[in-house]
Amino acid sequence: MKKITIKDIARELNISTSTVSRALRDSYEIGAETKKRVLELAQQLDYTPDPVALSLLNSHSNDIGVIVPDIANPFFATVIAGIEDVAFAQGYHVVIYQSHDSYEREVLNVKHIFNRRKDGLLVSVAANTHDYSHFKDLHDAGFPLVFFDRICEEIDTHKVSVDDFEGAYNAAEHLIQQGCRSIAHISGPQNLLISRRRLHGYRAALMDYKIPINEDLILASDFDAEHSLLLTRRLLQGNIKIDGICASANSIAIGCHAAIVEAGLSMPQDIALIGFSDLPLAGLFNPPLSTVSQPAFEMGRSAAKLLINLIKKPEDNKMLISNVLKTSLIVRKSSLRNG
Amino acid sequence: MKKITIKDIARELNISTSTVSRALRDSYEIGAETKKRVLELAQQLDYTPDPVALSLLNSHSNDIGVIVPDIANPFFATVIAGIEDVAFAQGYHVVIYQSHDSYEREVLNVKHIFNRRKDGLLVSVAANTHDYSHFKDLHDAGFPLVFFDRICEEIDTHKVSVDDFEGAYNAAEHLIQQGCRSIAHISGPQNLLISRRRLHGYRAALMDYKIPINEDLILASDFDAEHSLLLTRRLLQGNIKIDGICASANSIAIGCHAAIVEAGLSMPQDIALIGFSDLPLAGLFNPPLSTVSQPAFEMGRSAAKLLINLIKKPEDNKMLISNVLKTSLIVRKSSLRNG
DNA sequence: GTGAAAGCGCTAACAT
DNA sequence: ATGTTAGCGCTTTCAC
Repeated sequence: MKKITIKDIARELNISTSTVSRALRDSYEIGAETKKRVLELAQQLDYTPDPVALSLLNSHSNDIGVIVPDIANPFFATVIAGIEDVAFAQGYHVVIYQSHDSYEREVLNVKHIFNRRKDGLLVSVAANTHDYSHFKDLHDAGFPLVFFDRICEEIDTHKVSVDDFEGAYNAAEHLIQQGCRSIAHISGPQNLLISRRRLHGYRAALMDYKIPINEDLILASDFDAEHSLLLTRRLLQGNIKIDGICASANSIAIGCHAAIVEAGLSMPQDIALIGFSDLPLAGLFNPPLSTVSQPAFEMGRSAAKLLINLIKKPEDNKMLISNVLKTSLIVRKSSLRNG
Repeated sequence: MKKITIKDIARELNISTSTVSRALRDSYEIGAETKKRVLELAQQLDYTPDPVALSLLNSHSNDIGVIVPDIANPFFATVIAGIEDVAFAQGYHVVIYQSHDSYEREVLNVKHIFNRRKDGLLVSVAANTHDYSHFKDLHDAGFPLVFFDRICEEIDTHKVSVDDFEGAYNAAEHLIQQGCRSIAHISGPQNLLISRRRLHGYRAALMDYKIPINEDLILASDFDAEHSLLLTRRLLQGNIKIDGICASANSIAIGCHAAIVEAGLSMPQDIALIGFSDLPLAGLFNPPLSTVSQPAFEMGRSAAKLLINLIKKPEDNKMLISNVLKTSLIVRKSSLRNG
């Protein structure tokens, strides 16, 4: 595992490094004989060009960066699998960054990505990010950038998301159809577009079914089961009787689930619950958790395709694409009153 | 977000690049006045040294690589969080690689890490890896290397693991104490040391309690809930009645859990189940799943500390450390017959 | 058809 | 105290 360079090959063959370089790149101006000798020796020595040297030279790395809030979230882990699926096939390596929902970490990550000459960036923004100038700067510098899931509207680039409005609408409608009339919505951080869109979907469904909206039943939680547990606990102890909860994320749904069980209420008879963004293990819960499922793998694939196209043919991307994927309702026992 | 180089600073100040370089590194041989002007301008221009150029020069990158089978596995996601915790504090960036339990991917990952001049590697080996020469080559080349969880015995370097034998022993003992007498062990791939050690722990517990070991109750599953589901289903349909299952991993336990529920058997009355490696959501299962919990975060921290020490002071590492962490039994309803 | 030289951004001998 | 030069590994003019 010693580092072999073109110098080693040149010395061995008594030719110059430029000849070696050209032979390796199969240049037309190199004699067939020389070419053959170089290629054979390179093969034999297991030569691979030094990516760092190439990077310094060309300002690219064949790496694409991905920033997600947290890889432990199964949704993001699956999106990343989708990204890797297409990136790997195209010869790119995916470098994963976690923001842990911190603005400061996100800014550091962006700098790292820029400085290390990553070829492009896929990002789902941190919950604590209110200022998008780090992304704006990148984008203005011509750096290929694609948002997914937690997208940033203010920056004109490709985006991949799901129809959050429709997903949340369907979830609320489903609870209504199960007979719920006092439905709470535990939302995510309101600065995130996905949270606001999901909330709008909930409101729209209630309005369409002529159910009065009670603002006291609309809460904003962090994407954190502990916080959601606290909020739900307080909600259940309050004096408004509720019979259904729409949770705006899986982490939030987990907190709700725990709070309902803890309160000794039965699901779905006393309170029906539905989450957003499927969990691979939700089916094993007690009771199994209904959710609005998102095509996470496909989202990753789509975002990666858009980014790679942006990297390879920037000129083909005058028209910005906003790919909105469909969600699907997965009804399990936590919300199914008559199954 | 334009790239600022020392050249820009040098030109602006009418001095040479080496002076700038020295001033930036606070060299004693630079005049206080010059130093001040350089520092100020650098600050103002938001100069940061180009890491790629530095990398080419020094053969290091301030990145450490981590190879795990799969980031979607909560255990590995938590280990990575622990690694990042110490690496970040020491100024290292953690680059995550997934082997997806494929030997070929692992080899590619190792090459990438070596070629990109990562400063060191933390690895938990792929289930399909039988040949360790890619690690051996790295290690022989003096590349800092630390194994965690799925360690490789044959290579003489630092290792961090848990006491798999004891954990599995305690799990089996617990089932015995709950009255189980016909206990199956669904193991992981047998080429992995952790699988074999856990199996040994199981055997030892049964022997200590004078329970005859039935080899037909010992199965090897992939780390995959689907596979485990299939095996458990077949086991339950067989003609040997069992009343307890020790699963050798959380993915395996999930398959067992599903199979038992599917068969309409009650947990823990008909069959008591205990897994290995805690899942954050195991407490919400129906019934909640008992497990042998591993200190994943601490494992990551320990491995990262060992690696960084190896990177910074190779000479201090004549004595190899094998850090074996303790597991703890988390008893939940899936195995608690009289609570 | 092949070699010499410059340069990507930076640092460290080697001058002065 | 500061400038000049070489070199990390590679590609690409520019020569011949």
